Amino acid sequence: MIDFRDEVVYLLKDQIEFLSEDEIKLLVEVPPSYDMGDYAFPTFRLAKEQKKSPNIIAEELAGRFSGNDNFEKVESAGPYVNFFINKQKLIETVLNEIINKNNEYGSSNIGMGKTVIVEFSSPNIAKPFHIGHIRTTVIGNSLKKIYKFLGYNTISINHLGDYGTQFGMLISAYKKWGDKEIIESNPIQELLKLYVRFNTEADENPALKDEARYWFKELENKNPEAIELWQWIRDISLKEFNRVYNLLNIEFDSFAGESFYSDKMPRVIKELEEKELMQESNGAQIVDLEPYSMPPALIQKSDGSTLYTTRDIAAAIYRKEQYNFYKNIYVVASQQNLHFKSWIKVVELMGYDWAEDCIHVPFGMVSLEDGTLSTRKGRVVFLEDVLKKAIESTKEIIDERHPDLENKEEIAKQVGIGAVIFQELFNQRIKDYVFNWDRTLSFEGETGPYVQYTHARASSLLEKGEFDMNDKVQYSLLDNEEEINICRLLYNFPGVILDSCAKNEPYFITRHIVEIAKEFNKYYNSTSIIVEDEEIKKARLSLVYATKIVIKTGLALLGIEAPNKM
RNA sequence: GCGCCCGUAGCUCAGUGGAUAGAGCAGUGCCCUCCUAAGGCAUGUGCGGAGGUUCGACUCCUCUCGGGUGCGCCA
Repeated sequence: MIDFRDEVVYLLKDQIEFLSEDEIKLLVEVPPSYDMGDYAFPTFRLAKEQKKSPNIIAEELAGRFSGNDNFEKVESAGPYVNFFINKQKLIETVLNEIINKNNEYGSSNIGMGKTVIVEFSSPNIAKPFHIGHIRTTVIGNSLKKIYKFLGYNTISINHLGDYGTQFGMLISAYKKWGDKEIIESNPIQELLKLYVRFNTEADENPALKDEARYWFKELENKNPEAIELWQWIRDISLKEFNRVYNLLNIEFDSFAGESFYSDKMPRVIKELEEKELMQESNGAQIVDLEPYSMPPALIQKSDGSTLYTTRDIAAAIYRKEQYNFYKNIYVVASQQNLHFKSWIKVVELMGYDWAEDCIHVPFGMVSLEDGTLSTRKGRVVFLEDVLKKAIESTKEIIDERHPDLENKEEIAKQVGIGAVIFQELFNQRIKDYVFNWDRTLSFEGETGPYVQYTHARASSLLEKGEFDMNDKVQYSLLDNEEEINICRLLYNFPGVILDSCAKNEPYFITRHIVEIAKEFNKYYNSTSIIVEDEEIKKARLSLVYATKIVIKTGLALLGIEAPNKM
């Protein structure tokens, strides 16, 4: 596809001797509104070098361009030289490209031969899967899809919290008060009860903690009884989690969690010792990070057991050896910024230059109106409940407005889940937010259902108008403002995906498909698509088709489905 | 005490150092004899504050105020 921006740079570089091509490229920008053109070149830099007024330079510069095939006009406006794309060329270029590439439009092979690991979701076994887990789950899933679309080989890893002293507690608690049948009837709730009870009683009776430590030690020592219980708890928890993953339509390539690395820790400790990075401090083994203005990284507790810093280091080394990753991405809450900074620094100090390829992708906190989420204090909203409620609300709307719709259940699921995911991916990751039912269950305005609805509208038009993508289309019949604006947005879509990937921010895509939907709905309301004139109809439907493809692709990259009817 | 993050309209948020700072929601008023009204149109006196860098700052720097979060044996 023609890169109009590059074309602007080519045109400019022949006329400007004071700046290099790269400098020009950096200066070329997009004007605030379309009536100022599609690209603009500000002349302030030149003005400084040439000691002339920017306005005069812009005027002179603009005068040296006559329109060409790609640009219908080049004008100066104050200190700017504005480039106006040849609209017909744009429309033809972008629609041809989309119709040819179809679902591949926007994809790329820049990632060919490179492996990107995305670690995300990572719930703790035997703990509820609550609203606090949604961000990592949904952002990680989307990032994986984005990388894949750009040609990377992707590995999604669910780094389950399936190890640690907490398991010693669970095993002790189960042995004291547990009942297999009761637990299997409602695993997470019952295991949580045991966990809470154990903690409460341990406050009164410290001996319990020793017992927990004993059982964790036994787990590490591969005591068959401990292993069996651990395996059982892990299995039933995972079964619970999978219900949510199924609702969200999310799959993982690996569930190698913390336990997976338990036997890979000694090697790390040995290596740290050999490289003389470890030192003792108050009985514990640490890596001093004082020179980097960070608190020390705690590698080994005074009782000899390891911590999650050690596990993360072991995991990173394992992943490098196993997958030879190009990027190793961690979608983990921003509270752990320091933790990641710290262990990645240790990996760097170990002499691994790939430390810089380990990337923490942080996100802000979810809280509830009455405070921070706290499972133990009962302040918790289960993710499954949120998803189910969203589906129910959607179902009610369908029953009310489109009672004859086929596959109501399936569509209610796609739209309800879509609404939740979309909202999650609508803003910058880093923003904190307070969970709110009304907002989660609102389906109007800039929401998932709005975009899905637009897609369904487009689908319906294509069906009614009997669009055939093999028809020859006279693109010159598309020339009104809305048609061109839609094409501009469709044209920018591939670039938006690249930005999303570069910043690990799915919301660029979310925002962009909302823009497309808005522009399309405007068009829909102002223009009849299915008209008497066959040629006009075909031309308009081709635009509808391209819009549908891009919306569908965009939603897919977010992990959201696009029903044809709703 | 120190570090990191956030602060834009009543609310929730966009805004690669550039041209008049934009959406959605909420409110009000319109638009279904017409391709899906989960839609469209109209209506908007806001960048926490103070300095600085720059031809130009919501954007970069310093300080300050408000909120969040983190800081050796949890993850």
